[in-house]
Amino acid sequence: MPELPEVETIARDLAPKITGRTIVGVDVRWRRSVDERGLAARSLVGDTVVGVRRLGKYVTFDLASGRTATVHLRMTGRLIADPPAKLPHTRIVMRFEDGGSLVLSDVRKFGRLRIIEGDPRAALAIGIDPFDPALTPARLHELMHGRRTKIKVWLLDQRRLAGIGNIYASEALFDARIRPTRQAGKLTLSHASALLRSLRKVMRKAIYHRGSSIDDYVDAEGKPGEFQKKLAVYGRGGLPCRRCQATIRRAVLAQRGTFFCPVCQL
DNA sequence: ATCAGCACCTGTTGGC
DNA sequence: TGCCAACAGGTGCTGA
Repeated sequence: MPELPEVETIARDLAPKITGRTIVGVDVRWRRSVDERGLAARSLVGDTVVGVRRLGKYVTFDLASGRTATVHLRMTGRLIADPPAKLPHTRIVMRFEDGGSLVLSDVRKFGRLRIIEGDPRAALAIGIDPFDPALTPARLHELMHGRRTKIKVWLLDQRRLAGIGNIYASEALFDARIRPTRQAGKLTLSHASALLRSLRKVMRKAIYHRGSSIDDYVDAEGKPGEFQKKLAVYGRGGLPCRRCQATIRRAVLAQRGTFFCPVCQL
Protein backbone atom coordinates (compact mmCIF):
# COMPACT_ATOMS: atom_id res chain seq x y z
CA MET A 1 0.00 0.00 0.00
CA PRO A 2 2.19 2.85 1.07
CA GLU A 3 4.72 4.44 -1.23
CA LEU A 4 7.02 7.39 -0.59
CA PRO A 5 4.30 10.04 0.04
CA GLU A 6 2.34 7.83 2.43
CA VAL A 7 5.47 6.76 4.34
CA GLU A 8 6.66 10.38 4.49
CA THR A 9 3.28 11.40 5.97
CA ILE A 10 3.44 8.66 8.58
CA ALA A 11 7.05 9.46 9.56
CA ARG A 12 6.28 13.18 9.91
CA ASP A 13 3.23 12.44 12.06
CA LEU A 14 5.07 9.99 14.26
CA ALA A 15 8.23 12.06 14.82
CA PRO A 16 6.82 14.45 17.45
CA LYS A 17 4.84 11.67 19.12
CA ILE A 18 7.55 9.07 19.44
CA THR A 19 10.82 10.99 19.70
CA GLY A 20 12.27 10.96 23.20
CA ARG A 21 10.32 7.93 24.39
CA THR A 22 12.00 4.90 25.92
CA ILE A 23 10.99 1.34 25.05
CA VAL A 24 10.24 -0.95 27.97
CA GLY A 25 8.87 -3.93 26.08
CA VAL A 26 8.07 -5.36 22.68
CA ASP A 27 5.24 -7.84 22.20
CA VAL A 28 5.49 -9.86 19.03
CA ARG A 29 2.13 -11.38 18.17
CA TRP A 30 3.16 -12.74 14.76
CA ARG A 31 6.71 -14.06 14.61
CA ARG A 32 7.33 -13.37 10.95
CA SER A 33 6.52 -9.68 11.41
CA VAL A 34 10.08 -9.38 12.74
CA ASP A 35 12.68 -9.68 10.00
CA GLU A 36 15.10 -12.40 11.03
CA ARG A 37 17.98 -10.72 9.18
CA GLY A 38 18.02 -8.06 11.90
CA LEU A 39 18.46 -8.16 15.68
CA ALA A 40 15.83 -9.69 17.95
CA ALA A 41 12.87 -7.51 18.93
CA ARG A 42 13.74 -7.70 22.62
CA SER A 43 17.04 -5.94 21.94
CA LEU A 44 14.99 -2.72 21.73
CA VAL A 45 14.18 -2.83 25.41
CA GLY A 46 15.86 0.04 27.27
CA ASP A 47 16.60 1.99 24.10
CA THR A 48 15.26 5.49 23.41
CA VAL A 49 13.94 6.86 20.11
CA VAL A 50 15.89 9.96 19.14
CA GLY A 51 14.32 10.58 15.73
CA VAL A 52 11.84 9.29 13.16
CA ARG A 53 12.52 9.52 9.45
CA ARG A 54 11.73 7.93 6.12
CA LEU A 55 14.28 5.93 4.14
CA GLY A 56 12.80 4.87 0.83
CA LYS A 57 9.54 3.21 1.85
CA TYR A 58 10.80 2.42 5.35
CA VAL A 59 9.77 4.31 8.48
CA THR A 60 12.96 4.40 10.54
CA PHE A 61 13.41 5.02 14.23
CA ASP A 62 16.86 6.26 15.18
CA LEU A 63 17.81 4.96 18.60
CA ALA A 64 20.05 6.35 21.32
CA SER A 65 22.21 3.23 21.09
CA GLY A 66 23.07 4.05 17.48
CA ARG A 67 20.95 1.22 16.13
CA THR A 68 17.97 1.77 13.86
CA ALA A 69 14.55 0.15 14.01
CA THR A 70 12.97 0.09 10.56
CA VAL A 71 9.40 -0.74 9.63
CA HIS A 72 8.24 -1.60 6.13
CA LEU A 73 4.46 -1.56 5.79
CA ARG A 74 4.34 -3.49 2.50
CA MET A 75 0.73 -3.63 1.32
CA THR A 76 -1.58 -3.20 4.30
CA GLY A 77 0.57 -2.32 7.31
CA ARG A 78 -0.29 0.55 9.62
CA LEU A 79 1.68 2.21 12.39
CA ILE A 80 -0.50 3.76 15.06
CA ALA A 81 0.82 5.68 18.07
CA ASP A 82 -1.03 5.30 21.36
CA PRO A 83 -4.13 3.62 19.93
CA PRO A 84 -7.21 4.60 21.94
CA ALA A 85 -8.64 1.09 21.70
CA LYS A 86 -7.48 -2.39 20.77
CA LEU A 87 -6.63 -2.53 17.09
CA PRO A 88 -7.54 -5.46 14.91
CA HIS A 89 -4.68 -7.36 13.23
CA THR A 90 -2.11 -6.21 15.78
CA ARG A 91 1.24 -7.87 14.96
CA ILE A 92 3.76 -5.98 17.10
CA VAL A 93 3.34 -3.68 20.10
CA MET A 94 6.24 -1.50 21.21
CA ARG A 95 5.54 -0.38 24.77
CA PHE A 96 6.96 2.85 26.22
CA GLU A 97 7.83 3.75 29.79
CA ASP A 98 5.00 6.31 29.91
CA GLY A 99 2.43 3.58 29.40
CA GLY A 100 1.77 4.39 25.73
CA SER A 101 2.65 2.26 22.73
CA LEU A 102 3.33 2.08 19.03
CA VAL A 103 1.42 -0.64 17.21
CA LEU A 104 2.11 -2.33 13.90
CA SER A 105 -1.23 -3.56 12.64
CA ASP A 106 -1.39 -5.47 9.37
CA VAL A 107 -4.18 -7.56 7.88
CA ARG A 108 -2.00 -9.36 5.38
CA LYS A 109 1.01 -9.87 7.67
CA PHE A 110 3.53 -8.70 5.05
CA GLY A 111 4.81 -5.71 7.07
CA ARG A 112 8.19 -6.12 8.79
CA LEU A 113 10.14 -4.69 11.69
CA ARG A 114 13.89 -4.95 11.26
CA ILE A 115 16.46 -3.82 13.79
CA ILE A 116 19.72 -2.76 12.24
CA GLU A 117 23.18 -2.25 13.64
CA GLY A 118 25.23 0.13 11.51
CA ASP A 119 24.26 1.92 8.31
CA PRO A 120 20.58 1.25 7.53
CA ARG A 121 20.83 2.32 3.87
CA ALA A 122 23.46 -0.32 3.27
CA ALA A 123 21.60 -3.00 5.22
CA LEU A 124 18.38 -2.28 3.34
CA ALA A 125 20.18 -2.03 -0.01
CA ILE A 126 18.18 0.97 -1.13
CA GLY A 127 19.18 3.49 -3.75
CA ILE A 128 19.04 7.28 -3.85
CA ASP A 129 15.98 9.19 -2.72
CA PRO A 130 14.03 10.93 -5.50
CA PHE A 131 14.13 14.16 -3.46
CA ASP A 132 17.89 13.98 -2.77
CA PRO A 133 19.42 17.16 -4.25
CA ALA A 134 22.31 15.01 -5.47
CA LEU A 135 19.89 13.36 -7.88
CA THR A 136 20.23 15.54 -10.97
CA PRO A 137 18.83 14.77 -14.43
CA ALA A 138 22.34 13.76 -15.48
CA ARG A 139 22.68 11.40 -12.52
CA LEU A 140 19.30 9.82 -13.26
CA HIS A 141 20.21 9.45 -16.92
CA GLU A 142 23.46 7.77 -15.88
CA LEU A 143 21.62 5.38 -13.53
CA MET A 144 19.35 4.28 -16.38
CA HIS A 145 22.23 3.92 -18.81
CA GLY A 146 22.50 0.49 -20.40
CA ARG A 147 19.36 -0.86 -18.71
CA ARG A 148 17.20 -2.84 -21.04
CA THR A 149 14.35 -3.19 -18.61
CA LYS A 150 11.16 -1.20 -19.14
CA ILE A 151 11.15 2.20 -17.45
CA LYS A 152 8.09 1.42 -15.32
CA VAL A 153 9.71 -1.75 -14.01
CA TRP A 154 13.00 0.09 -13.51
CA LEU A 155 11.28 2.74 -11.38
CA LEU A 156 9.95 0.04 -9.06
CA ASP A 157 13.43 -1.32 -8.36
CA GLN A 158 14.29 0.09 -4.93
CA ARG A 159 18.03 -0.50 -5.40
CA ARG A 160 18.16 2.35 -7.93
CA LEU A 161 15.65 4.92 -6.74
CA ALA A 162 14.04 4.28 -3.37
CA GLY A 163 10.43 5.11 -2.64
CA ILE A 164 8.53 4.89 -5.91
CA GLY A 165 5.74 2.33 -6.05
CA ASN A 166 3.07 1.21 -8.44
CA ILE A 167 0.77 4.24 -8.25
CA TYR A 168 3.36 6.98 -8.53
CA ALA A 169 5.33 5.19 -11.25
CA SER A 170 2.23 5.29 -13.47
CA GLU A 171 1.40 8.85 -12.42
CA ALA A 172 4.88 10.27 -13.00
CA LEU A 173 5.26 8.57 -16.39
CA PHE A 174 1.90 9.98 -17.45
CA ASP A 175 2.92 13.44 -16.28
CA ALA A 176 6.22 13.18 -18.18
CA ARG A 177 4.40 11.74 -21.26
CA ILE A 178 6.68 8.71 -21.32
CA ARG A 179 5.27 5.30 -22.17
CA PRO A 180 5.83 2.77 -19.35
CA THR A 181 7.15 0.19 -21.81
CA ARG A 182 10.07 2.30 -23.07
CA GLN A 183 13.46 0.79 -22.37
CA ALA A 184 15.10 2.68 -19.49
CA GLY A 185 18.49 2.78 -21.17
CA LYS A 186 17.08 4.31 -24.35
CA LEU A 187 15.66 7.39 -22.69
CA THR A 188 17.47 10.64 -23.40
CA LEU A 189 18.80 13.19 -20.97
CA SER A 190 15.78 15.34 -21.65
CA HIS A 191 13.48 12.38 -20.86
CA ALA A 192 15.38 11.90 -17.60
CA SER A 193 14.98 15.55 -16.83
CA ALA A 194 11.22 15.51 -17.48
CA LEU A 195 10.79 12.29 -15.54
CA LEU A 196 12.65 13.60 -12.50
CA ARG A 197 10.58 16.78 -12.56
CA SER A 198 7.37 14.74 -12.80
CA LEU A 199 8.33 12.31 -10.04
CA ARG A 200 9.00 15.18 -7.67
CA LYS A 201 5.94 17.16 -8.73
CA VAL A 202 3.52 14.25 -8.37
CA MET A 203 4.93 13.02 -5.07
CA ARG A 204 5.24 16.51 -3.57
CA LYS A 205 1.56 17.06 -4.31
CA ALA A 206 0.70 13.67 -2.86
CA ILE A 207 2.59 14.47 0.35
CA TYR A 208 0.69 17.75 0.57
CA HIS A 209 -2.56 15.76 0.36
CA ARG A 210 -1.30 13.24 2.94
CA GLY A 211 -1.03 10.39 0.45
CA SER A 212 -3.43 8.26 -1.59
CA SER A 213 -5.96 5.94 0.03
CA ILE A 214 -7.33 3.57 -2.56
CA ASP A 215 -8.19 0.67 -0.38
CA ASP A 216 -6.99 0.83 3.16
CA TYR A 217 -4.03 3.13 3.65
CA VAL A 218 -4.37 5.37 6.67
CA ASP A 219 -1.86 7.76 8.20
CA ALA A 220 -0.51 7.57 11.76
CA GLU A 221 -3.72 9.23 12.93
CA GLY A 222 -5.78 6.48 11.35
CA LYS A 223 -7.11 8.86 8.69
CA PRO A 224 -7.12 8.28 4.93
CA GLY A 225 -5.17 10.49 2.51
CA GLU A 226 -6.83 12.63 -0.13
CA PHE A 227 -4.56 12.29 -3.15
CA GLN A 228 -6.50 9.40 -4.71
CA LYS A 229 -9.02 12.00 -5.86
CA LYS A 230 -6.30 13.67 -7.89
CA LEU A 231 -4.82 10.62 -9.61
CA ALA A 232 -4.51 11.23 -13.34
CA VAL A 233 -4.19 7.66 -14.67
CA TYR A 234 -3.84 5.07 -11.93
CA GLY A 235 -6.96 2.93 -11.78
CA ARG A 236 -8.55 4.73 -14.75
CA GLY A 237 -8.38 1.93 -17.32
CA GLY A 238 -11.13 2.34 -19.94
CA LEU A 239 -11.80 5.95 -18.95
CA PRO A 240 -10.91 8.99 -21.06
CA CYS A 241 -7.45 10.52 -20.71
CA ARG A 242 -7.62 13.79 -18.79
CA ARG A 243 -5.24 15.32 -21.33
CA CYS A 244 -6.39 14.07 -24.73
CA GLN A 245 -9.61 12.07 -24.18
CA ALA A 246 -8.17 8.86 -25.65
CA THR A 247 -9.01 5.71 -23.69
CA ILE A 248 -6.60 4.92 -20.84
CA ARG A 249 -5.16 1.45 -21.17
CA ARG A 250 -4.28 -1.06 -18.48
CA ALA A 251 -1.33 -3.37 -19.09
CA VAL A 252 0.49 -5.78 -16.82
CA LEU A 253 4.22 -5.14 -16.36
CA ALA A 254 6.22 -7.14 -13.84
CA GLN A 255 2.92 -8.61 -12.64
CA ARG A 256 1.62 -5.18 -11.67
CA GLY A 257 -1.26 -3.21 -13.12
CA THR A 258 0.10 -0.34 -15.21
CA PHE A 259 -1.98 2.52 -16.57
CA PHE A 260 -1.11 4.81 -19.45
CA CYS A 261 -2.51 6.85 -22.31
CA PRO A 262 -1.67 5.21 -25.64
CA VAL A 263 -1.94 8.54 -27.44
CA CYS A 264 -0.15 11.17 -25.39
CA GLN A 265 2.53 8.98 -23.79
CA LEU A 266 5.18 8.22 -26.38
C1' DA B 1 21.30 -8.82 -16.35
C1' DT B 2 16.53 -9.72 -16.66
C1' DC B 3 12.21 -11.95 -16.37
C1' DA B 4 8.32 -14.84 -15.27
C1' DG B 5 6.34 -17.26 -11.68
C1' DC B 6 5.42 -18.06 -7.27
C1' DA B 7 5.43 -17.22 -2.17
C1' DC B 8 3.97 -14.61 1.60
C1' DC B 9 -1.45 -13.38 3.55
C1' DT B 10 -6.26 -11.72 3.88
C1' DG B 11 -10.14 -9.25 2.28
C1' DT B 12 -12.99 -7.29 -1.29
C1' DT B 13 -15.05 -7.15 -5.72
C1' DG B 14 -17.03 -8.51 -10.02
C1' DG B 15 -18.54 -12.05 -13.19
C1' DC B 16 -21.35 -15.90 -14.04
C1' DT C 1 -28.03 -15.27 -3.60
C1' DG C 2 -23.71 -17.74 -3.89
C1' DC C 3 -19.39 -19.38 -5.37
C1' DC C 4 -14.97 -18.46 -7.11
C1' DA C 5 -11.41 -16.37 -9.49
C1' DA C 6 -9.00 -12.17 -9.89
C1' DC C 7 -6.95 -8.47 -7.78
C1' DA C 8 -4.72 -5.27 -4.19
C1' DG C 9 0.07 1.07 -2.60
C1' DG C 10 5.44 -4.73 -1.97
C1' DT C 11 9.36 -7.49 -1.80
C1' DG C 12 12.16 -11.61 -2.27
C1' DC C 13 13.40 -16.03 -3.95
C1' DT C 14 14.04 -19.63 -7.63
C1' DG C 15 15.00 -21.15 -12.02
C1' DA C 16 15.42 -20.25 -16.87
